[in-house]
Amino acid sequence: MSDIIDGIVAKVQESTIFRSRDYMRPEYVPDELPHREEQIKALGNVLVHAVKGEVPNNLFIYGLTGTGKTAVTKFVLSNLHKRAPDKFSFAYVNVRQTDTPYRVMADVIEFLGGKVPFTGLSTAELHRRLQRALNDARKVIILVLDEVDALIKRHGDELLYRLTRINGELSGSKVSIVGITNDVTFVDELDPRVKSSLGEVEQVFPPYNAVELEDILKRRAIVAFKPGVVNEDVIRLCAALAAREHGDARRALDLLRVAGEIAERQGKSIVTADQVYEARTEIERDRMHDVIKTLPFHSKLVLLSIVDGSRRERPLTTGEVFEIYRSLTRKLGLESVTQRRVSDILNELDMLGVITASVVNRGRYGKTKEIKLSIDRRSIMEVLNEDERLVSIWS
DNA sequence: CCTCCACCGGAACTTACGGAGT
DNA sequence: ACTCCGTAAGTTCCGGTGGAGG
Repeated sequence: MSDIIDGIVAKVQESTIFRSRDYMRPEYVPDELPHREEQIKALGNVLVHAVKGEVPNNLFIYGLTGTGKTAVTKFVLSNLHKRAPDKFSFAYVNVRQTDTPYRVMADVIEFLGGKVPFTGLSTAELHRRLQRALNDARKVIILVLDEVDALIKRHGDELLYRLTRINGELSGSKVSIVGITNDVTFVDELDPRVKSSLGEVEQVFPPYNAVELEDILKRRAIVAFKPGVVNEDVIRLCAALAAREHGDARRALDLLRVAGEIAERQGKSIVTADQVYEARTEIERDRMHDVIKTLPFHSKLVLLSIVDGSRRERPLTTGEVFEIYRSLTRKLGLESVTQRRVSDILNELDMLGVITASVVNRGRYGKTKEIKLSIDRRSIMEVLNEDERLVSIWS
C-alpha cells in the first residue's frame, strides 16, 4: 500500500520541471522587487521614522491588483523592522478576508498577542480591548489595512475614522495607518476627515508593462524551474497575456506556474506555449469551480434556473428566472426566497462573473435585467451536480 | 408628450445562531 | 439563567425609472 505513496513522493522529488515550486507561489515575497524601486524608496522615506521610534505619516496606496502593493509594503516594513525590532511593530490585515469591523479589530489584537473570541463581544468592548492592546505594546505600531475598499463599501468608514483618531486616546503607543486599495474611486466616498488624515501621503503603483513582467518572470523562473525547462518565448507569452489584463504580475506568475504543473503532469520535460494556453483555461475553470461550489444553496438554485431557462436562445429576464426558480423550489418542497432577494442573488452572480446581467429598458414592457450565462452550461452543471440536495430534481 | 410596465435598488427590520459576560 | 452582541441570510416596504406605445 505504502509503495503507492512512495511512488508519488519519488515523482515529486524527481520533478523534471521544477527546482523549487515555492518561488512561484503568490504569497512568496522575493528579496528583490524589480521595477518598483521608486515605490520602495517612497514608502521607505515615509516609514523610516518608525525606526527612530517616531510615528510615520499615515499612508495611502493605490494600484490595480498584482502591481506589487502588498509585496512592496511587506518588503519595506519587514526590512525596516529588522533594523529596529524594539522600536516598532506592524500588523498586516487583509480586509477582504476579514471584512467586518469586528474581525479587523480582532485580527489586530491577535497580531499584538491578545486573545479575542470569534464572536460575542460588542464592537465597543472590542474597541476598548484594542486600545488596551495597542497601549500595552508601548511602541510605534504600523497598521496595514490591505484592500480597505472592501470594508468601506460594506460597513462605512466608521472604523477607519476611529482608527485615525485613536492616537488621541493612547498614551503608551502611537499608531500609523497604511491603507491599500485597488479601487481608486473609493476615496471620494470617504468622510473628508478620514480622507485628509489617511491620505497624508499617497503613493500610486502603476501597472507593469509587458517588458517589466517579462523581466520579473525571468528572474523567478531561474530559481523556480530547472535549467532549460522554460525558454524566453514561453515567458514572453505569459508576460504578454498578463499585460493584456492590466499588467497583473500575480496573474503572470500563476500562468507560468500552472503551465509548469501541466507540463509535469503530462510528463513533458519542457514547457511550451501549449501548456501556457491550457494553464489559462485551467485557472479560469478552477476559479469558477470554487465560486460555484461555495455558493449558498438558493444561489445555486437560481443559477440552475438560469441554466435551465437559457436553453432557449434569448436572454432571460429577472421575472422569468424567478418563475423557474419558484417551480424548482416547489418541486423540492422548499420555501422560496422573494423576488427582491433573487434580484440581489443575480447581482452577486454577475459580480462573480458566472452570468452577465445588464439592465435594459423595454419601454412599455418595463425595466428589467437581461441575463445570460457567461460560462459553458455543461461545466456549471458538473459542479451543481456535486450538491446532493439538487439530485432529486432530475426526474 | 405623457403613461405606465416590470422591474431596480436603498433601507430598515427580522430570524436563527454561536458565543460572552455577569 | 439571563441578557447582550455581531453575522448571515432573508423579508418588507417603497420610492424610482427609461422608453415603447398610445
